[in-house]
Amino acid sequence: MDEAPARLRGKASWLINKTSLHAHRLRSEALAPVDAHGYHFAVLAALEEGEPASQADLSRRTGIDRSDMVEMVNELVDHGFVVRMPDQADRRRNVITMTATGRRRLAQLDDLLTQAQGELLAPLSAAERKQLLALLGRVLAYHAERSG
Amino acid sequence: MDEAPARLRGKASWLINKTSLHAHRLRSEALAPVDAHGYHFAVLAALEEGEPASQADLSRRTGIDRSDMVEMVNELVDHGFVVRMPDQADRRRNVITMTATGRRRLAQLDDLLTQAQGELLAPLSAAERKQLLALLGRVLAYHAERSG
DNA sequence: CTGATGTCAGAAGTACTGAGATTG
DNA sequence: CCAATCTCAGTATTTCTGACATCA
Repeated sequence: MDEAPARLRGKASWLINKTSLHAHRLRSEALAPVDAHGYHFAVLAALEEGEPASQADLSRRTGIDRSDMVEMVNELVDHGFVVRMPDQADRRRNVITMTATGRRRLAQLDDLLTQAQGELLAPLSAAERKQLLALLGRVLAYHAERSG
Repeated sequence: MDEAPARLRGKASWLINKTSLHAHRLRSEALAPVDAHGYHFAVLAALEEGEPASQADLSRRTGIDRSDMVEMVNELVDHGFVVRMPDQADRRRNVITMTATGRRRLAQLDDLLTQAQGELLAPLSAAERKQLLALLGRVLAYHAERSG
């Protein structure tokens, strides 16, 4: 790509979108060798912090739509990373629990994603990386409060 | 959305993706009332910095695929913002030129996007916004060099 | 011959919408 | 009756791939 126009380079919306595309490409390349997807990591990470969880719980924590969560849990079940069982106390719900294999998978994916992150943020110093993550985190927290 | 898991909150890939979604939503809402799209702004901004341009030129400057550029130029032509003419010197190319209406449109979209950016980065101070844009710009410039 | 360009058709991944059935 | 959950089907959007004809 040639040098982008100045007007574009000053627009957060454009910068973030393009960066997101690079991040997505690096993430996909990092996870493809182990046949994983980014949302697998998201769901496993959410499970790690609160188990057991219903699919709706996982949706709220990850920001992934409820209707998409069905298939993601299907995939994780197929790979043996989680177990899906009906909730006896509230029979609308499924209880999702991580397996030992799932915990190892989470650690593996975390390693791979950390490595991909290193490539994405390669031009930044350690302090700058922290800064970037903190700024994005604050933007995200702000908007999470006022929308769901 | 509930509080996201710590593992996710520390992953640049996830932070950037989520932020990109918020940015996309705000951008769409800002541009919908005037029946515009983000890529309209990108193409007009690229034209502003180097006119006349071929469609392939615009693709390289904006990072938009040249197969998608066809329809975007169609839309801009339909609205009277640009003119498409065959290049007499190199008859493979189209020469794309902005109209006076197109220049006004560019200014209008810039205003709307600047406003949307204000909402997106609302929780950040002016200095922090600058910092964020600068960091993203550096990441982007780094990866632009090594891929196209 | 090669390489660039414009165009089109279609795939792939992601996010969303709307509905229905079940249960609280 | 109302609300939450799980599920499915289908839509919308964006990005990318592959192909083809044209021309330098």
